[in-house]
Amino acid sequence: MTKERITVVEIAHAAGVSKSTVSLVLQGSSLVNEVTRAKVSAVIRELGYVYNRGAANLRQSNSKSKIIGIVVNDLTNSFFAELAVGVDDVVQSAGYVQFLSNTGESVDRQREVIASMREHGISGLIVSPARGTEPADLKPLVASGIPVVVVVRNIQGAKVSSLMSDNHAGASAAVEHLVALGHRRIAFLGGFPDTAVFAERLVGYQTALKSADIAFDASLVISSAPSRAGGVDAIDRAVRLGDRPTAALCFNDAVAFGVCDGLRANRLEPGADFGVIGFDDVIEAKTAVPALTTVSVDPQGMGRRAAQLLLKQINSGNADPEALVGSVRLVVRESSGPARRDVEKRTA
Amino acid sequence: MTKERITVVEIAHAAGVSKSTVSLVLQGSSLVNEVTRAKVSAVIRELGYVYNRGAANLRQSNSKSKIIGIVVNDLTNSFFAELAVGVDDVVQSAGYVQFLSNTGESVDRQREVIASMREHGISGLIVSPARGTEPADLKPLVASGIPVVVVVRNIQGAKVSSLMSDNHAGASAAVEHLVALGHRRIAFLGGFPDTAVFAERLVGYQTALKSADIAFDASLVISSAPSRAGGVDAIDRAVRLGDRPTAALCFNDAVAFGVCDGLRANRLEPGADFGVIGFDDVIEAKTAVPALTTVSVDPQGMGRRAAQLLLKQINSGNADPEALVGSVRLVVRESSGPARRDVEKRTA
DNA sequence: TGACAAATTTGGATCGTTCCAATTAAATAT
DNA sequence: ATATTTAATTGGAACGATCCAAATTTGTCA
Repeated sequence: MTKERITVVEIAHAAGVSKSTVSLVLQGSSLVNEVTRAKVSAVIRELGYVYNRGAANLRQSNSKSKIIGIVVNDLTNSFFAELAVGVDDVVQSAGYVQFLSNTGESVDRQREVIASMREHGISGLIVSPARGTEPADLKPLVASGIPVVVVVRNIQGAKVSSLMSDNHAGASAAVEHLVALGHRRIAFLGGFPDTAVFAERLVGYQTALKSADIAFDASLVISSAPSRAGGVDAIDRAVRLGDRPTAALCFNDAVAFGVCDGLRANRLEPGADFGVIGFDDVIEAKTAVPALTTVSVDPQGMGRRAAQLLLKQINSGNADPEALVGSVRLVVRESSGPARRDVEKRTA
Repeated sequence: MTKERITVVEIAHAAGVSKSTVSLVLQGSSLVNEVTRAKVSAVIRELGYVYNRGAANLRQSNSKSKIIGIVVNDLTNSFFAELAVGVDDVVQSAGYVQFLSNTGESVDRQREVIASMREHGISGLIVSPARGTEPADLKPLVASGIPVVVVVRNIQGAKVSSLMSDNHAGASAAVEHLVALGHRRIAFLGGFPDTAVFAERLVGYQTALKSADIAFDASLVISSAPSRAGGVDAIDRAVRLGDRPTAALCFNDAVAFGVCDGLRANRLEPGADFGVIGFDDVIEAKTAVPALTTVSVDPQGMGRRAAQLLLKQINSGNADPEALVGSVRLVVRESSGPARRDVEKRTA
């Protein structure tokens, strides 16, 4: 029931030094003598002192607040959950703590949480912007010199750092693989067409088709929500097509899982009767049945990189925009299936 | 570009009032005249003032910090991700912002992040404790009067509020359902046996068996990591048993998905050849193929309830422990399968 | 031993807000 | 009109740390 907070002055008094000295000890300054440091540290531990960062921040620039913010648009998507874990990982080790907020694709909510984080004096922000985010939404932040790193989705025209995965290369590698397996009718399933990520992956898909001399067929591009349910929906529509596809590159892993589900509901076995490739390489991808062939972007690694970039900018006091692109590689597992030779329709 | 911060004094000066008045309008006090309030608000907007909560907290008790902490042991498990979303949801609407940290089951990490959150002056904490957490780990927090709500896993002997789901009732309802379908060899798969949650679910399982006059067979209890991979592992072992089970209650949905994967790898179709029931009702449960029969605990709802309980305690200044148990219901989908045809008749 | 430099320590002043008691302005009662 | 409420406003002292310049102690060297 201790209502009284213990402060530096009380520590100072108990240790027989001045509050300035205590402060020096707290900051690990080399100016203080080894023996007094020991004494003060002992008293600190003994009295159960807890540092008041709020008070400290008042006097320091808020790049020292040791708080970073991270806002994602859908934490229930394990891609973002893992991204957050990656960020948390490096941020924790650096002695920071993170504000984490979920926007659920609402720009209003996003504006609110960013404002709130700003009031709390975050030293930096990592954001996977909600659809429809505009440069103006981040403007005040960058204007006040707070580093911002945009991940996953870009914001056209915003003068902030970004970390995007190489969507073009990934999509095109995936399609090349399907082509190599003998597929010619390859669909592109899922995702919202009005996003930059969708556009980039679609272009990668088209590039690969073109270099394989396969004509692009717009009816094979079936968009939907970038979720498992969206995947079920997309494959259902794909299967009803006149000249149905034999394989698909999916917008992301969630869609790919949905596509597998939908395939089975249509008595088709993913990997055997239809080639499926995802995007993201979420953890479940490797343990799923069939194991998902997917473009690995390593969400945790991406989170870690974003955090490192942000911390670098915070520490250097230099928030000049920097655009990183995360490398990407195709990991071939089972869902893309074996090479086609004929119409092999086999049921188990 | 370090733009200097605008403070109340500057607002006061620009609006021709005193800083005290500005403070009053900031807090929405009814003491200030409507016309001056309007004038001040206008200036605030005009100059792009941002409130400095750190400074405010210095003067107020830290139950007003508008920060709550949430620490989970595994954010990559979608149960916890959803829990966090539920918490974020109510907490955001109440004008709070949350510190979110992941411990990865490390008590050391947990200790660190809790200490760090405390330095930042959180008004309350929601924690799903890492395995091996002791009451002492939360002691300092409660001693300083900061409300704590423990979720999912309990901590024996800690004087804090808790919100646990009704594991006993859920497990037993699940087993009753399998019995009603005609199963007699029912396994309990996955989970770490040294946790309270495991124990509770196991007892529920046993209770249901007993009331169905089925002898408990310890070899049917196969523990493993509570993850998808753990599920694959557990079912592999179960399938090699002499008198193999025909159905299983799984420790959680992640395990259940793994069990489905493992079943298929063994040429058994979940739902047709083997009944599978999960626990948690993660979002993927309803869209999976087969759709997972599971004990619904509504993770988001649980997060919301935990947050509400915490906010109530923060606002009332009353942190007396309160133990809530979350109701639970069996949602029957496909993975538990139809009634067995070869059901042996028994006296009713 | 005294002078001078280096190593430590320290007393305010300060950060941006809230709180309190005190002041002033406006409204009402006498 | 004056006295008395009531409504609005205000200056200054907190809150708990850091920072700076100045003061103190210690060490070194002629």
